[in-house]
Amino acid sequence: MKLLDIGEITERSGVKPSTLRYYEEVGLIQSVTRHGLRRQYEPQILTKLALITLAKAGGFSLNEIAGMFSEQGQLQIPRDQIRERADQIDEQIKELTALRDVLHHVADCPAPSHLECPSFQRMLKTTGKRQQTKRKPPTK
Amino acid sequence: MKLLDIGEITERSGVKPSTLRYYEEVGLIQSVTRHGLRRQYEPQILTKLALITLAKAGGFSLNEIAGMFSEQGQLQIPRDQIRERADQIDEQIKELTALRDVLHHVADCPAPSHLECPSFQRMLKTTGKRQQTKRKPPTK
DNA sequence: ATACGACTTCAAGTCAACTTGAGGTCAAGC
DNA sequence: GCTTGACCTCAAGTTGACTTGAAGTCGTAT
Repeated sequence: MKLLDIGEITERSGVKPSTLRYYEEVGLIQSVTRHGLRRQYEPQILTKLALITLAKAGGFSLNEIAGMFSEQGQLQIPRDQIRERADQIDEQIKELTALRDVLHHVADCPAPSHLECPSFQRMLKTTGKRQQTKRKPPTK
Repeated sequence: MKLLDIGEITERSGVKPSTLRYYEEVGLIQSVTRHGLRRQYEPQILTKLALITLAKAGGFSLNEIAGMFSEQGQLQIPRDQIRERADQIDEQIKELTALRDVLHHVADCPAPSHLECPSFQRMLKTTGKRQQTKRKPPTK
């Protein structure tokens, strides 16, 4: 199994060297050896990075993501946790959908004051006063 | 139109006083007057806060959110921008869906090594090397 | 043998979005 | 008229996720 050096990983994954080093520092990934000073990685790190990227885009923190992998680097989540995370994601999808609907409403409804339009109000009702939850920043 | 003081806003919206003051500082909201020192708000700020909460949950930054409101505090986005934002949201929904599918796969596929399972790989392919995009953190 | 370029370390800096803390003010109730 | 409690200001601190910069090290090509 050929090893890839950090430059190659960056090129193929779009994740910068500084970020890779940071991820290693916080224990999210690891390099298997060095060529001189250069970190060398197993090719499967690319899959892992794709997963990390995906999860970040989904609003998970690096800590949460780290919790999704076993010591051996495999994805390893107890079933109930998977269920829980899937539910979190569904919840987030609902919120995004609501937001999109609001935007569409704004685009279509010619009322001068959306903030008072009843159907607009109705859309927001579901958003209620969900209290403080803490999630993570996606990547642009 | 009765005014609400900050305590009431906090109670009804779930947004802390310190956060409200911060939002005001950055120009996202404004209080209309004071009762003594106490900020007083128009009731419609509640709708605005609901929108803000929603948009934050959708991964928008406060700056982006601020850009969605006109000077007068109404939602006011040019149509093409709405379209753009709606597309952004759809994109994010796709990513979240992919993530959820990956989780479900992990829950169901008994293969010892997901990272090598071909259907797993396939799911990640779509995630490709989308380069650096910058989005925002939801609330837990 | 030397130069080059791509990496290396380590500490410090940055950014968004808040929160915290110290010390102060004010209206309402007793 | 005094206390109380909920607010106020302002500066500084916090957290997560990185990035930047200075100074150094290698392998490879010439």
